[in-house]
Order: sequence, then C-alpha cells, then structure tokens
Amino acid sequence: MLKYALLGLLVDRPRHGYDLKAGFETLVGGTWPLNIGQVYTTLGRLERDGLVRSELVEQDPRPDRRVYSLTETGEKELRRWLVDAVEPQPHVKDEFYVKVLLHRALALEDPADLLWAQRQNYLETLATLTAVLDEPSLADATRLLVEGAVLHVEADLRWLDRCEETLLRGG
Amino acid sequence: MLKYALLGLLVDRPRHGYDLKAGFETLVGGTWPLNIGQVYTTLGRLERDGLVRSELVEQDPRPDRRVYSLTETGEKELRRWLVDAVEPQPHVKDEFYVKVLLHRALALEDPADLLWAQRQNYLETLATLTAVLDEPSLADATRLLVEGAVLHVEADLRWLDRCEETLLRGG
DNA sequence: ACAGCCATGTAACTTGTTACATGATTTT
DNA sequence: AAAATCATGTAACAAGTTACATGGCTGT
Repeated sequence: MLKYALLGLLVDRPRHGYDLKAGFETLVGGTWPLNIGQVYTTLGRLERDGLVRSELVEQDPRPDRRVYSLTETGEKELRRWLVDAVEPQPHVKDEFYVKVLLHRALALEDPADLLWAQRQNYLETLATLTAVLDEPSLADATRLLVEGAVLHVEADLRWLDRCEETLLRGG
Repeated sequence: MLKYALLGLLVDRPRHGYDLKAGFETLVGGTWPLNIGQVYTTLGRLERDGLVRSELVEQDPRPDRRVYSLTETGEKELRRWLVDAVEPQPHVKDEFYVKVLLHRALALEDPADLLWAQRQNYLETLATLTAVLDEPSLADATRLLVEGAVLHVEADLRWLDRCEETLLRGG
C-alpha cells in the first residue's frame, strides 16, 4: 500500500527518499509512523519493477541525493489502482478482534485487563486524531482520512462496550 | 494472526491441517476466507519455532494424517499474546482509505465510479454479515466478532457519505 | 565537542498469499 | 465415470518491518 502512496507522491515531482518520508507523513497527518528504511526498501522494489527510476543528483557541497521519478509504467499502474475497487471483505482481520474471539471461545485467561487496556488505547487514539483535526493547516485530503479513522475508533469503542457486556458480565 | 488462531484451536485437542481450516472457518463464521495452503505454511513455521509438534497418525485404510498439538512453549506464547494489549494505532492502513486520500490529493482520475463500487462492496458485506448473524447455531464468540465487523462496515458507510460530499460536490 | 538532523542504504526476518503437484475416498 | 471432498504439502513471491552501518552538515 505504501507502494502506491509513494507513486502518488511522485506524480507532482521527483523526490528523494527522505523527502518522500516527510511528504508521506504530512499526507497522513502523522497517523502512520513510518520507518525510513521501509521507504528505501519499497523504492528499491519499485525501481526493480520499473515503476520508478532514480538518478544521483550532486548537491555540492552537500552529499549526493538519489532522486526518484515516476516512469510511464508507474503512472499507468497508479491510475489503474486508483480506479479499481477494493475486494469486498469484512474487517475481521484485526488483532484485537481475534484476541477477543479467542478469549470468548477458550476462556483461558481473564479478559478484564485486556479490555481495560484496549479502551485506554482507543481513547488515546481518539485524542490524537482529534488533535490532528484541530490543526488549521491540515490538507483536506488528510482531514478526510483522519475523519474516517475517527469513525472507526468510535465503532471500536462501541464494540468494546458490547464485549464488556458479553465477556465480563458473563452474558 | 492466523498463527495465534491456530494455537487457540489446538488448546482443546490435537488437530490435523484440514480440520484446523474447518475449525477456523467455523470460528470466524466464514467471514475470513482461508487458502488451505496457508494453514500448512503457518503450521510449518509454528513447528519450526517449537510452538506445535506433529506426528503422523495412520488411518488405515484412509491415508495418514499429520496431527498437530500444542507444546508447552506454544501454550505459554498463546497466553502471553492473549493478555497483551494491542499497540494503539488508528485504522488508516486501509486500501480504500489510501485510494481516497490520493484521489483527493492528486485529482488524477474521477472518483465517482470508485465510490459507487465501494458502496456496493460495503452493502454486500453488510448483507453477508447480517445473514451470518441470522444463523441460530452461531457460537457467541463468533457472534461477537461478526457484530464488530458490522459496526465497522457501518462506520465505513458513514465515511463514504462524507467522501461523496467532499469529492463529488467539490467540497 | 557534541547533539541532532539530513541522508542513504542493506540484511534479515515475519506474515500473508497463491499456484501448483499429488493422491485417496466418497458421492452422484 | 466424473465430480466433489478429504488431505498434505512446496515453491515462490509480495509486503511489512526493523536493526544496523555509514557518513555529512548545522547549531550550540
């Protein structure tokens, strides 16, 4: 997925790895922490597959930078991906969901602490997202994304209520 | 994640690969399609890491089956995972979210078709999940999981409304 | 001098995923 | 006789992830 985000960032102009990391993090409003190494591994794979090309740019006296740009194939692939619908799939591949499922199915451990900790997580996430939405300089693509994340956390909190009913009160 | 689900299924009794696939699909109410090959690759890795062990059981005249059981290490690892809270992270790593983000940021393609197709996807998913909830034999661990998936799709549909406002009416 | 940021990159590993090969048994 | 189901497995690849190595420049 990062692959397509990087291709997207290269539509405007060629960029080097560090710049792509910064651009990506701005785009997602800092909600998606990214190890810089992953940018380079992903770029390497994109170049291997002919979706981007790179050249070394001298920045005398600063050290050289490797600047990546979109190839024609890369732009086609990005456009194809952008209009293609996503496979319909319910969101059950979630670590916490699976934990709760196993807690309920196996009753191996007391789930109370887990549920409490998870609520803290969700509330913390919600606070972070709300703070992001308060930034006035936020691009509206980013705002849209973060609003979606808020809706999801709210759904998670509602589900957590349901889980507590079922798991703690022995429903 | 499948890794832990398989460990969980082995708590009750030893099982062979095909049986684990069936058990898993029952547990998730058929909402998580699973390639049988993945069960075997995962079991192979679990055995390599000492979390399960296997033995060949003769089923004369039926062909032998390889039956997996939980090791002590495996049970410890499962218990550890079950009580460990999940890392707090907003749900932004979603293919459709990223597509919308790039649509809005780049305006390379018309998003109308994508949004329409995605709404069909969500409605289809919702119908599938509702049908699962109607099954009377559903284990309540499974019911809980599916209810969570419903809350998520509902959040997705609400977000889609928001996206249409912003992307289509040029918000 | 030292911290901190700018900048690139690799090796190694995990998990997910599928296409393919193989064959037996059971049901129609 | 064919189709479906039971049953096991491998090879290969995609994608995510991080720890580590390396070095230059900038500000205090």
